[in-house]
Formats: sequence, structure tokens, C-alpha cells
Amino acid sequence: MNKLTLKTIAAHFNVSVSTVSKAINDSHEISEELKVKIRKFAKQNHYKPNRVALNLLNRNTKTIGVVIPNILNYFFVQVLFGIEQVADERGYSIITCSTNESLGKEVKILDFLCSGSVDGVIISTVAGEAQLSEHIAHFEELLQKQIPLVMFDRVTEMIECDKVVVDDIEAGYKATKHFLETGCRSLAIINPIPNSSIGRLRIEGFKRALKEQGIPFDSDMVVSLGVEDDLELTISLSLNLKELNGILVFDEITTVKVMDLLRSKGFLIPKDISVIGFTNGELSRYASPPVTMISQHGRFIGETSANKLIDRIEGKDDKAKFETKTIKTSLVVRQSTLSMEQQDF
Amino acid sequence: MNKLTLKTIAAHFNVSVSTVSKAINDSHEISEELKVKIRKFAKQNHYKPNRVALNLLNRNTKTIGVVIPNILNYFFVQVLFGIEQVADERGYSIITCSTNESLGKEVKILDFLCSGSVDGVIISTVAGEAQLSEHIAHFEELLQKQIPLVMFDRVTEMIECDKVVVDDIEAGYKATKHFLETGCRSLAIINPIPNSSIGRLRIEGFKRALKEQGIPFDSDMVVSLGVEDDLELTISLSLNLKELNGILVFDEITTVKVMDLLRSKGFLIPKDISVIGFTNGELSRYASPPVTMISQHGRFIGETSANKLIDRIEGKDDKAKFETKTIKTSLVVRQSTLSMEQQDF
DNA sequence: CTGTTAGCGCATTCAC
DNA sequence: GTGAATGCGCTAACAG
Repeated sequence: MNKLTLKTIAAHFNVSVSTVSKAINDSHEISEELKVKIRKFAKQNHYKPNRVALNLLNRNTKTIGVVIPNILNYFFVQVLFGIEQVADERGYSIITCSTNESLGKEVKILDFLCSGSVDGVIISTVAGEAQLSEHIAHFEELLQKQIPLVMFDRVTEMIECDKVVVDDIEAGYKATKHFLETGCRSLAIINPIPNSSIGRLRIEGFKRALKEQGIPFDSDMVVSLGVEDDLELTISLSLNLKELNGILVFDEITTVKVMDLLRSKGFLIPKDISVIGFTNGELSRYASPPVTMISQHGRFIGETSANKLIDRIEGKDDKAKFETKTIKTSLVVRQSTLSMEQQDF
Repeated sequence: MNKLTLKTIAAHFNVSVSTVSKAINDSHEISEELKVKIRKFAKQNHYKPNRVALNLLNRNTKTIGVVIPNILNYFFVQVLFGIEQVADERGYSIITCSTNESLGKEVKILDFLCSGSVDGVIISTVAGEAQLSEHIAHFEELLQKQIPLVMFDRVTEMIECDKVVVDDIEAGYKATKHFLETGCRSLAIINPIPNSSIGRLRIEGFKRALKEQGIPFDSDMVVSLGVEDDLELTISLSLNLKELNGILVFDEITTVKVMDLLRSKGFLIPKDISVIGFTNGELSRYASPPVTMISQHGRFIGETSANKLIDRIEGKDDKAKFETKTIKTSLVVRQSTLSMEQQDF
């Protein structure tokens, strides 16, 4: 009973394959009697049309490929969750690929995704702008094959497609302003994603907020942290913690690590140093103290991306020009920063 | 240039489709000259064989379906990570489905997965034993279609397949013993997965450890927590916190929530009440105090499941009887429990 | 009402 | 060396 196909059923009833097909699809062309017989048999034996065959026939797969840099990062999981929701509602499955922050793997994955296994792709690329200028071929292949593409979060201007981005300038501005408003004026940034353009944008917002208050920006305020770098070493080499009273960190896990480090060195948060992080996940909520965070609304980003992609796939906005949607962030104020009132005294 | 197929290429060179196919697959039957010409053209235009067509031809998809109850749960993400690793190494893709703890959705998903889109399935079922006895059909269909199936974590004896389980009895025992050894003898359990058999096993281990010390077990010690239940209300109705000195919680997020609650009621952890949780994720490491946890080694569970499934798919252990692998847990001791030394004085 | 034919894209016989 | 024919499982157009 391994393979139950139209053919098998046809043989069983001594009719033709197309008759069975029509019967199962409830065509009016087939006699009621025969239809009932066939459908009953099909139901009993759990007949299901082979999706692969249908995919070949319809030239679609009702599947979308999702490519993220790291599945252990809560932000991306939130996005994935949003995508999953929408995909499910609209009748699509998702095939998830993690690049583990490796450009090589990203190329391999995109190559694979070009081969007809998916109807469209949602990606947050691992490639920084420098790398992309040399290594953009894997994207162009997708575009050339007319496979709809939506980039989110880590995007690039070098590729023309729909995009869903966070308003990172505003996010950096908002966080910095909160520092300033609560009396923290000696600030630093820790950037664990130095290759990505989003870091640059957040720093842009940081600068803007400083400028408004007439505080000069100095590039020493920004500490880049490579994947391999030791947090403690890097920080002790680059920052004079005693003079700081606010640190902005660009991802969630690094945020709590920085807080651990500060505590172990005897600093009190937020009394001595305030901390604001990015990505409002569970870690921030239950860390001690609970962390003031920029929420990028990952789930909403996922939903937006998925809806846009599926619209594209289904040709709903066939002629519409590519669109970049900007998702506003929120500052979720908790106890790792001083309160406004506290500061007033 | 949308669709570049063998046919297109054949037309371009005025040869037959099969010639092109052979040329591209480097068959010795084709003249060197023509082969070079065709292959060069194919490369330049990024020809890629259509995977869907190949799937239909080979009757496989090199894809495995992964079904988990909740993608926002760190344990499952860890497992997913492990599966992804192995799948990638062995040339498979994964299609991820989340049931959101809904049996109805699980049925739908399994139904979908039966239709030939995957070569095998890895699942942690949402169904408790009671539900399964009424609702096992969706699994039997998979088995009947000879689609290899591996269950992990939340498994059931009612289905015959390969399984990867956590040694939950031992885990419950280990955690309880740690309480007892650090002087906590008045214990309680909070169980947010009351439908699942794994809760029962952990409680089993709990009882065993109590018995060894001659402490009677009372079913009031176990508090079940439904998805909709309010944590604070349920606890205040069921437990007398002042008399307790140890709480064992069966998942990670509930663990930190319980700790938050205890703190807000003025209890010190671990001085007044010790806490041990399940799933050793980031939350536990960075909570305050860092939490003593049972680690189930989710990533390893994922790797083991994926390897077993792919072995099955590729017929490497065709005749081998179904196997249940038990993964040992570890107790990761941190500061939410008293230290042994402390206790000695 | 039912069956025949054709084709989705590909690889694999088997003729020539 | 090259090409025609076959079939994976299915649907749709067209005959009967």
C-alpha cells in the first residue's frame, strides 16, 4: 500500500486515470454513482494527490524560503513566528534556512532556493555592504529568475526588491535621547554587528541626538565587537568605564552580557551606568534589573514581509514598484535606566 | 529569460533534449566539443535543473518536515538548531511547522506532510495521551504511507516509531535530590505542561527521591498550570509559600516568572525558597539570581533525531527494529539553590 | 458520461 | 555520438 495513486485507483475500478481524477475533483462530468464509489474508496484509503506532481504541473510550490543569519537569536525567531502566522493563513509553508552568519552558506542556500523549490524568498542577509559589492551574484540570480524577494532588517541598496526595515536612525536617536533626558551624557555604544548597515544607521541617530544637545561625537565612543572577540577584553581596551554613565548595546544577548560584566566589576545599574539594549525579548524582561530596550517589533516585521512577498507571488501588485516599508521602533523603559523623575532632583 | 530549461537550451543548439541532459551531466556519450559548448552556455545562463521535476522523477524530496509545538520556546529552537546542522551536512532541507500547542493544527500539518512534500518527519507532538487515544489517525496515515517518523521529547507509546526522549524520571530525581541535599525538604512542583507524559515521568523521579529520604509524597505538592491559567492566582490558591523551601518548575519561562513572583512577595532566592527549572537556555543564565537548571541538551536531541531519521530515509537500517534513544540530562547548578557547603553549617 | 492525448522538466532506456 | 521514446503523478483540453 505504499503508493496510492490515481493509476492504482483506476486499475482497481477498471476505469481510466482521468475519470478518477475528475471523480475525486467532483467534476460534474462523472456519473453520481461512479463518483460516490471512487470517492469513498479514496477516502477510506487516505488518497492524497501528490503535491510534487501538482507543483510541477502548476509551476508553483506554495512554499516560501526564509533565510536568517541565526536561529538562536530571539529577534529572528520572532520574525519567523510572524512569517509563519501569515504563511499559514494564506496557505503557504515555509522552509527555514540558517546561514549561521556565514556568507558562504548564504550563497549555497540562495543557490538552492533558485532551483524551483520555493515561490519566493524572505531574507535578512549576512553580508555587509563591503562584501556585497564583491558578492552580489547570488542575489541577482534570484532576480533574474523572477523569484520574488523580500529583504528585512539587514538590507542593502545594491539590490532592488521589496524591503522591510526598522527605522534604525530613529531607534538610535530615541535611545540616546532617553539617556540624555535621564541625565546620562557620557555615552558609549557596543556594536556586535559591525559589518551590517543597520549599525551605521543607529550610530547616525546617536550622533543626531548628541548634536541636538551640543555634545561632540567621537568615534572612540563606538566599540565594534567581532564574533570571535572577547567581550571583556575588548571593552577594557576600548572604554574607560569609570567615566561612562550610559551604554547602548546593539543586540540582546550582548546587552545582558555587558550588564553581567559591569556588575562583576562593581558598577551598579543604573546608578553608576545606565544600559539600553536592542531587541525586546524574554531576556530583557527577566534580566536583573529588567532592561530598557528598543523593540523592533520582530513579529510585525515578519508578518509584513510575508504579506508583501505573497502579494508579489500572487501577482497582486504585479506592476507596483518595489517598496521599502519602515517599521517604527518603541522604547520599552524598564529599570536599567534612570527614571525621569529621579533625574529631576 | 524566465524559464531556462533543457528544452530551451536544446532549441538554442538545435539538438534534442536528451543530448543536452547528457551533456550537462557530463555523459561520455556526448562529443567533447558539443559538451563544452552546451555546458558553457548553461553555466553562463545559470541553468539549474528544476528540483521539482527531479523530485517527481526520483520520488524523494531531500526535505524533512519538523513539527514543534512552539517556536518561541528556546528548548525547541535548540532542537531545531541541532536538526538543521545535521540536515545541512547530509544534504537535506527542513520545512518547519509550528502547531502553537493546538492539536487541530497538528492534524492539519501532518496531513499536509503526508502529501509527498517531505521524505520524513520529526515531531514533538502536542497531544497528551488522553487526546491521542481518540486522535491517533493522523499519525497512522504517515506510518501507512511508510514515511519515516521520529518523535522526540513529547512521545507516546501508542505509536511505533523511532524516538528520542529525555530521561525525565532521572531528571526529576536529580533535581529533587539536589533540593534534599541542600536542605530543602518541603517541596512543590509547578507543571505548565500537564497534558504531557513527560510531566508524569518527572514527577515519578520526584517521588522516588522523596521516598529514598522517607518523605511522603502528596499530590497537593504538584500544581498544574494550564495555558490560560493565571500564574499568581493558581499559585496562591494551591501553595502555602511560607512553608515551602524548594520549587521545581517544568519549563524555563515559567521558572523565571515564578522567581519574579516570589521576589515580589518578598521571598529571597535561595535563602527562603530554592528554585530549579527545566531547559537550560539563555534566560536561566542571565536571570537574577542565575537559575539552577536541568539541561535536556536540546541541540543533541535534534542532532540525534535528524541522524536517525535520515538513516531511516536512506534505508541504512531498513530492517532494524524501532529504537528509543534516551538522552541523559545534566543538572547545571547556579545560584537559585543553596550550595552544599552552605547547608553543612 | 468516459477515455485518449498531451505536457509540466527531467533522466534513462533503447534505437539509430 | 545523437535522438526518440518512456514515465514520475497529475490535470485539462479534446474526442467519442
